[in-house]
Amino acid sequence: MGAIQALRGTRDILPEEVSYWQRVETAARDILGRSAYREIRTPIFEQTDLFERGIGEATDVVGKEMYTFKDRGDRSLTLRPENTAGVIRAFIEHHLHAQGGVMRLWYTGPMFRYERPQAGRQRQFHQLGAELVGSPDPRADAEVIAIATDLLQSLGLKALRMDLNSVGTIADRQTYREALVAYFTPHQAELDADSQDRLTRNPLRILDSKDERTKAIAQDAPSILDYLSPDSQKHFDRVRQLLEDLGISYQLNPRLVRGLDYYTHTAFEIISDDLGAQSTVCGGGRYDGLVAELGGPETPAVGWAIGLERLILLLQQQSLAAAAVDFYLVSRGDRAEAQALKLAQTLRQLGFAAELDLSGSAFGKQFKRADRSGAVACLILGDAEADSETVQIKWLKSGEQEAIAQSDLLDKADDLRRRITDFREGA
RNA sequence: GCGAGCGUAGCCAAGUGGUUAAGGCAGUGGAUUGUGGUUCCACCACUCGCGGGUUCGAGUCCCGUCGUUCGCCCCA
Repeated sequence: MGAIQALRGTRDILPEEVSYWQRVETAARDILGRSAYREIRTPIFEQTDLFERGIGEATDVVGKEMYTFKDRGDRSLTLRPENTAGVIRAFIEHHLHAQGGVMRLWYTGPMFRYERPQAGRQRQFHQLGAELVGSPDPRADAEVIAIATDLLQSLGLKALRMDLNSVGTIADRQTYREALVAYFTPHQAELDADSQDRLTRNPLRILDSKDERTKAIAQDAPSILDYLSPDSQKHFDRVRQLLEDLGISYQLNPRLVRGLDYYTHTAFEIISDDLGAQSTVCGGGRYDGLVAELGGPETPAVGWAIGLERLILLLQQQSLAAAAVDFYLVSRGDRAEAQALKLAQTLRQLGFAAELDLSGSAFGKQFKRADRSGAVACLILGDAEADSETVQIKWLKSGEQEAIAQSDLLDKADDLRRRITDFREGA
């Protein structure tokens, strides 16, 4: 077949699914708005250098997953693989720090990573993120986490758990890294191939290995929590205390390491067991070094990002009926059909949801479609109604039917609205 | 980037080398020329992702390619 298809790792979000996206967006806008976060929209591509510096050259994201290309002016551009770097770039560029105090920001949009597609993983995917820039306070960590859990909860998601850890400061991590290398080196030969490689590249990752033998060895490896400086320890203790005060439960996981270099102190992941291998729905933490790294003033920050495709996968598993229309209009005959069109328009102006049958087929068929549409009521217009300028309303769930004058519609709107909600709730 | 599975209609599918490619859902028309959710009838794949090969014969076997699924790596 010669038909062009969407590229590998990309997909169309069809009307059936869009209602889920809208639910998430509405809930996010609501909760973040009430929490004093303001939306920011940044470009979908940036200078490659931004990500190399921000995310870290040694990370997989930068090393092998970026969509990088030269534009016609021979500049190296990259489709954003995440948005924290972009948001912070904008923060610095527009001197948002000059406004003093903290800046609370959120964003949503497509991200791009050149990876092998898998359940819950695509090349173009969407994230919703929040960043609280300018506060080193543990309360900032707790606030940001609380918003994420609130959002997920308000969507009705169950069976989520949270892993929490502290990765300390860059210096803490450096000494810990040395300790890990010292621990694993004698066992080098027994480690799986990937982990042997990680020993030099990124020893923290060995802790995450899924290989059974490596896991057994890692069992007794030193814990990062024993390598936190007193200040880091204090910060982490406070964050934990605050979360407990907020009634947010979490699992302490010293093996939790984040993939991107910029994280410091608090790291967390919200995980679902219903997603297969790509189980992280939300990941985030503190990144006190990033603003300075990108050329801004020394500025602490915390944030997170939710993977929207994964979130929606969960929502779909828990399903929710699609919104059906209030009125389905069936009509037959030139004048009646014209009146039905006009009536549908009037109903919409009054705030109702109305769908017009355009088939012109026998009433029997039109009723069948009315029924399938899930509409609460059917409006019927034939020659008789066209002559008398009335319309038959048939309530599909009860079967009762009545005639009203078309001109009475406006007066009866409130009554109709009430009956529609009655029928909807009664169902 | 690596490993494994799959690709038959809008959707779910049977088919495992012999020729007319089951069945179900949805759709369209009719029984029912103005009243649905039940029922009945009819119609709905010159073709099995695409390209090549093996064979007298291929949806079925082989190679390639594209897509997809699951896992690894990694991450949201």
